[in-house]
Amino acid sequence: MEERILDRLYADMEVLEKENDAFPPVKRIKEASVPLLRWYRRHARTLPWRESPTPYHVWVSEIMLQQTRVEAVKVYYERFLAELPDIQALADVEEERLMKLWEGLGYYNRARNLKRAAGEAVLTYGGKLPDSYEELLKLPGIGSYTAGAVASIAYGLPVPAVDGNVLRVISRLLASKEDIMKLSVKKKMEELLMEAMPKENAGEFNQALMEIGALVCIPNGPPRCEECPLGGLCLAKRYQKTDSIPVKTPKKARKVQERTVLAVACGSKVLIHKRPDKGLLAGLYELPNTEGHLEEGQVYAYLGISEEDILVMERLPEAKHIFSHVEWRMIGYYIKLKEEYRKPGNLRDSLPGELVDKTDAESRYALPGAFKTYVRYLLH
DNA sequence: AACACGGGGGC
DNA sequence: GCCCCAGTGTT
Repeated sequence: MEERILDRLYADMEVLEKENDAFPPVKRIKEASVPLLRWYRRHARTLPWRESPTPYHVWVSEIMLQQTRVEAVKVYYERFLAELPDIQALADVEEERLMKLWEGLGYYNRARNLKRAAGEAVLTYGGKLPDSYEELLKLPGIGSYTAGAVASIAYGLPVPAVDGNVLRVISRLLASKEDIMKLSVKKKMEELLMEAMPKENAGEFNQALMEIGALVCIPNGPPRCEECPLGGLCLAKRYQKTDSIPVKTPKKARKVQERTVLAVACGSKVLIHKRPDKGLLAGLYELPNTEGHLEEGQVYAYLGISEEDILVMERLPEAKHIFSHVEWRMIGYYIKLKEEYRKPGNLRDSLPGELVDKTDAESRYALPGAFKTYVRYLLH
């Protein structure tokens, strides 16, 4: 039984080696680029950042698109560009405003790095993005993928842009069983594509690979091979391995954390707190919250108040929020404080945060979605 | 090489 | 409940 499986495995490998001898990967990709580009010219989606692909537009869109779906990015992109139409505006924007514009997109360091890089562009590159892969790579927030995307799409330079789509599509085209989570495999893929990609249409080629990854050779469900222009060349299709390729090592399990979130109101004000500059949701605002599931008495202690300061206290429903690497299991309390305690030197100094106008809490401060279950009780 | 870093949609 | 997304920076 065991042996038969191994025999089949070895037989597969031999077939693939012969296949690759007769038709090496570089040649296969070059061959594929013709039907790929033809398909792309017919099926490319109309996307906001494709209307006028200046270096700035391509850059902003590529940063937003990191680990984020196209559909989610569209509305953020339009709003961002309307308010920050050029690199100078981005370099000058206030951090608080920038975070508000990014609120809900996640990975907030992307936005901070965007602003930092804009500053460097103003100082070092005359207010423009540098026009070489190597110089782009030096800017904060720009790694090999984004450098390749901006260089090829905005400047027409013949460099690859290898993201999750490209790794999946090329792995299947070549029936490669290499683990695409490995950095070494990504580097190999970049070298391979550097050699195989068309030098005249680099931007289109890179976008076509990603587009076919998003629309045909899709990440979750089964690939739509019947629609694929590369069907005749794809080795994973030929050997019916699209379900096992690409190979990816499983991710580590998330940690689970219990937390208690406090929705504190005082007159027309609500209590919010600025998070530390490093770590999860760095620099954003939050409702005061702490480790563990607290009893009422522990809540008084945490807030630095006593029972007599309170007008109303109610237990709120449980809620869960899943981050990429942590899961919060939350309970909450709604607390309405007596207004007479809101005086200098009194309650205001002991609370973990500051009391701000309800309307400001909504419109001015970036308050991420993790708190939305409890924010509801303060704002409505 | 492993981990931190958000949020949402698809199945 | 699990997977993954037009990844990058830090340790």
